[in-house]
Amino acid sequence: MIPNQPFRPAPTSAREKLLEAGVKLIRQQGFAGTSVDQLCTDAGVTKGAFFHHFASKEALGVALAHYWSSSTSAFFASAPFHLLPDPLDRVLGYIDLRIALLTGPAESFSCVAGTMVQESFNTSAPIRAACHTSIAGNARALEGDLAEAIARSGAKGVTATSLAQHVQAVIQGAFVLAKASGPDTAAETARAELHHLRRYFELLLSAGTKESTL
Amino acid sequence: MIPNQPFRPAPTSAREKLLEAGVKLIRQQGFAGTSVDQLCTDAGVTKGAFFHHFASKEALGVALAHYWSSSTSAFFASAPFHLLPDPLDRVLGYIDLRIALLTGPAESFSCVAGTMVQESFNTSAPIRAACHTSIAGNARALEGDLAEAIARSGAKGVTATSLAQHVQAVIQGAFVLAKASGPDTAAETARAELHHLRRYFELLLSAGTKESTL
DNA sequence: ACCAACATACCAACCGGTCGGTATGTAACC
DNA sequence: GGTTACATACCGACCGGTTGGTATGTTGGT
Repeated sequence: MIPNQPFRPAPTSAREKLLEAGVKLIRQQGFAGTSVDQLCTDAGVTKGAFFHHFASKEALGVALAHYWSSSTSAFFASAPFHLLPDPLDRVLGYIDLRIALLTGPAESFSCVAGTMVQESFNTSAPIRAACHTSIAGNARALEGDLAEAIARSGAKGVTATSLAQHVQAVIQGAFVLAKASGPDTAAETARAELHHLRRYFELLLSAGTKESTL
Repeated sequence: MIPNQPFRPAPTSAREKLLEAGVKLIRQQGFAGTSVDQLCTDAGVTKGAFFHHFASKEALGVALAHYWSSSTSAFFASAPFHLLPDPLDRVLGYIDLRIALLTGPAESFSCVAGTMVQESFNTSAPIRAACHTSIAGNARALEGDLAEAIARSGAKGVTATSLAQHVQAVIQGAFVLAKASGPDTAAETARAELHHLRRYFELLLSAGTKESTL
């Protein structure tokens, strides 16, 4: 979902180092596939430090979802597309920014919350809830612009909430297909999906479109 | 992706029992979260039988992706929407069938290949490749109808291959959001995403639409 | 003196995988 | 048709290593 370097400062405390290690390793191997020892080694801390800051591995998962949520929402909140006057342009600006972030192998742009919830939704209610909050939060940030764009276009039969959720669904689906397609084609595979999403919004929300669907 | 009961006969050999256990358990807990012992217990066979039929846990993962692929493609190939005269109706018929399958908790309709590839894309090249084949196969089955529908509508700027892939992306993304939303709202969450996909295709491929995007 | 922030050492349970063995064919040779 | 030779399908005890988690320090700031 977000590249590591540009906007997350190097972590200093053991807790932050463990969360950063979690982002990296869980993106690569998933939650169940990553051990506490591995997290500690990668973070350069000991097991004592881990269980000082987190009551369990599950607790790290929950904290990681929140950490991820904060990082991503802060990043997108500060993006310049919010200054565009037209609400549809702001929505498309968000999508274009997401497209621009899609480079390199899948583990460098995929979503920690989406990865975790895939494996853990049925085995850990706290992790599932935290990941849901993270993804729903990303969606909520788009609702305002989408509501404006819907009103301006006169599109019928769609709600801002549902459209915002669809953005997240396409993004998550793009990550799955990107992972499946292999490291060399991951980014372009994902980009193609977001271009379809963009086209959907242009067709649906361009000013003057009065008609809609059943 | 597919309900278990209606069209998969009760397995008889140990190998089939293990594959069926794999479908069930990996949907619920993911690949790394499911142990060989668990698979054996659920299948009602011993560990000796497991390693007689599969060289490793990874080998079961690969076999499972192929097994899943065969089951699903046979199911969709036999669906009645193929008889519709209009290609766009056949595409929408496929989506409607997918929507109809979305009931109950996420583990009853989600995709084994999508779940596996999320965790394993970076740790097991054979599993990644097998899952890619499975998902890409589902997409390829749609390409013919989509190509016809594109030609008939005159839509510009899209290819059948890319649109077929987008269908799979939205489906996979719908599964992720369904899992995140919790067992009570999983199905309706997923259905909303497929309705957006349907609307996109109606806007893009309805006969008489000459214009396209950007 | 106290307490948060770590480090070290350790544990029982579980992990994927191995191994020697058994029961049941089945095909070929004489 | 009887014996040998080999294949398939499966069993379950066992192995070394890893797992998440704990118990007990040690250290440095206030």
